[in-house]
Amino acid sequence: MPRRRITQTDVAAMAGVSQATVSFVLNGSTPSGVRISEETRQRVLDAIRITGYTANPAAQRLAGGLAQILGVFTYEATFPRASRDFYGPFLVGIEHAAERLGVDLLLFTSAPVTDGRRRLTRDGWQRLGVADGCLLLGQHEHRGELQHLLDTNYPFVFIGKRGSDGGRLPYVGADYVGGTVRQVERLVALGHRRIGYVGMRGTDQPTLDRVDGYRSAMKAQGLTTRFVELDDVAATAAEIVDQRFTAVVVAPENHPEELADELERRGKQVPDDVSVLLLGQPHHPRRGGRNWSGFSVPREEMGARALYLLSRLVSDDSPKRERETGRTSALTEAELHQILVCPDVEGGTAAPARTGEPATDDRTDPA
Amino acid sequence: MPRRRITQTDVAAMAGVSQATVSFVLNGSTPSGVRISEETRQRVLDAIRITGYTANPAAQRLAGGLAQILGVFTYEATFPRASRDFYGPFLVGIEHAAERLGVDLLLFTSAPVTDGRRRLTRDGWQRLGVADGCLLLGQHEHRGELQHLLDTNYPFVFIGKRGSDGGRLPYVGADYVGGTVRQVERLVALGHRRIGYVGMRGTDQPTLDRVDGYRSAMKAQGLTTRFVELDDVAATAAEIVDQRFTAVVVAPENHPEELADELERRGKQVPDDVSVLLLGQPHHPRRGGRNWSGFSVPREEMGARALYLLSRLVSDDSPKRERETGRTSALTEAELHQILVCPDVEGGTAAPARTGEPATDDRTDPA
DNA sequence: AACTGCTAATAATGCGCATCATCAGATTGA
DNA sequence: TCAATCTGATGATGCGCATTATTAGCAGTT
Repeated sequence: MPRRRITQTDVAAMAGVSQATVSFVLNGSTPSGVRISEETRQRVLDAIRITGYTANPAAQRLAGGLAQILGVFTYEATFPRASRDFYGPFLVGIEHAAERLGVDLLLFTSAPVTDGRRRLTRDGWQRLGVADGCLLLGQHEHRGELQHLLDTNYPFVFIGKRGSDGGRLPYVGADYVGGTVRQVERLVALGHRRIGYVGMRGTDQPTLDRVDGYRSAMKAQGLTTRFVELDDVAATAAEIVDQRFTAVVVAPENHPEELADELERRGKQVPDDVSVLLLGQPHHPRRGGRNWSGFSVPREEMGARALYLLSRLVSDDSPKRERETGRTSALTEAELHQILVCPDVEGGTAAPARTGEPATDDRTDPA
Repeated sequence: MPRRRITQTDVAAMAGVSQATVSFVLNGSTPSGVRISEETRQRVLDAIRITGYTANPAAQRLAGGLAQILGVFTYEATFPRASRDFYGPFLVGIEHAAERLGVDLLLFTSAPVTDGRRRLTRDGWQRLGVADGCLLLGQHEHRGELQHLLDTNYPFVFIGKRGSDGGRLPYVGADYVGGTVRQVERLVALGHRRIGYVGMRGTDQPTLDRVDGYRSAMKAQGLTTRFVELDDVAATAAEIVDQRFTAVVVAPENHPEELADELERRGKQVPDDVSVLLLGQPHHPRRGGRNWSGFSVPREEMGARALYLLSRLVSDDSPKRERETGRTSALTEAELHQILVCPDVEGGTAAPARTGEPATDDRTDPA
């Protein structure tokens, strides 16, 4: 027979107090000037210890409290494998942080997936309610949903920088701009001048930032920017050869493995003839694949930092906290909008430019 | 300002009915002979569509209903990486199933980890309550906790075969016995006779089953069983050479990569001199590692099947269902205790035995 | 003795939902 | 015509907790 769970009332009975008293003891602070004597407190705590009482998160949540549950919403479908490889590391970081925070994680796998992309509809939306707050992961476009998030004052944190509206959206992003700038600088230091950018156009933040970084770094070096944006690997390789690039920076979603193969098939060795720097980790790591040079996005750390931030937001937003401090949020701009450094990766796909190259023809007029 | 969520009461008001009616419409069946006319039903459904109402899982759960949330409890700490590599595929399968079931997943990351192993204490226990049921993953030893599970009649499913007590515990396991038997048979078919078993002793089910499979297969072939159980890779390699094995079956936690290296360092090529069959996937896949022959554990499928089973258990155990059918569980033995086939893997570490080997000296007396 | 001012606690309420017991009205039976 | 039956719904209750409003007890004042 289903033995009933132990409730605050049980504890209260054992301690000879009322249920409310137990609740007060558990929540430490006393909202409206209620005071509990030290003696009673101890009696209650003992009863809790003896009975092994633990709060029912559902009830806590329903009564407006915190359930110590944080949600994770992934916009992209977690399947197929491809995106899994990409999102996995974030989850690892998130999970790690959750362990340390003593919090459970709710994965919103129930939301309907349309066109390989999960929607946060009104439906899905309400389900978030069980969690105290929520992490948002992946590209996201629906303004309406965002507005709803803000309206309801539900705590959330984006993983990935948010450009537009960024001011109002807490996020933990990666410094794609800086990382890309450094890659260009590395190549220049190796003597390269004809440095191309390989990557599809897109309005997603990482792409914007990479292009931005490439542009400004090239400009700072007085070099001409040249973009290759073909969605066909073979054509891209051909273009690289045609343009006589001695080096390229490549966004990782552009099948770098296949691209390098294609280049070598055309007689250009990587890195001897063409250096290739990757602007992030390869999306589909291949067994026995190349050891790419470039930078890496600290995905695990991003996940962890995001969860820590969310946790802080949650406690700040809780009614209790608001009552105590009188302000809604005590978080600084630097905490709300974090940009993590993308460390350089020393792989085997970067080499000095061939000497004797006609390097000068690529300088823009310094005037 | 936090716009209030839409509740059943809101829907009821719009449809001009009572909250209870809404609840009845939503839950389809009518517990105690309550009937709703088709017309009213439609009116309520329309109101739901218009308002975008979705149930609050916390409230549902508190009121004794189902929240469409299934829990996942991992006994082993999900960190460090090592175990992550191992448990990852299960989670992938689980997530996939969750998507298809339209269910959210609650990861119990809050339970305290002691000695790298998570405990399901009384505390952790109560937290399970938010979920309608729970998946249990990993080695598990605490009888007390198990008993509690059974006592409270909380729906759960183990991932991994349960030997002792298996009769009362629903699980989805892998056929390690059969897989191992087939590996021995493969080796015999390739002409091998001196076939060793490499693996540490242990009381965990996979180990027991592998040993079991090896024993019975060898016996069936009339061959002598020989075990190598050293926790040192070098010593193991030495033993393999000393014993003049022409083939070994190896449990994957025994660092097969290093073992093979060590063998080749001693002049024994894999598979030319020694065939090595892996009894499961390598636990720490190495970049550019060997392409192992052996069998693979269908981890993703196990995860998915386990979640489906749990889902069925949950609906069977629900009060509603019990009322309707009069019996507690309609599940058959075959559904409750699933053993999935471990498909053979054709890798590159198995080869025919060298001809001219003194194969006969290994036959046990057929009398 | 009546009043104020405290401290320490309790009773009562509501969160959103499932469910049981109840009820109003329509239909049927005799 | 009045009870018996059936149909279609509603009111009330409780799940376990947080929180507000209220009260009991007591010391110190006037």
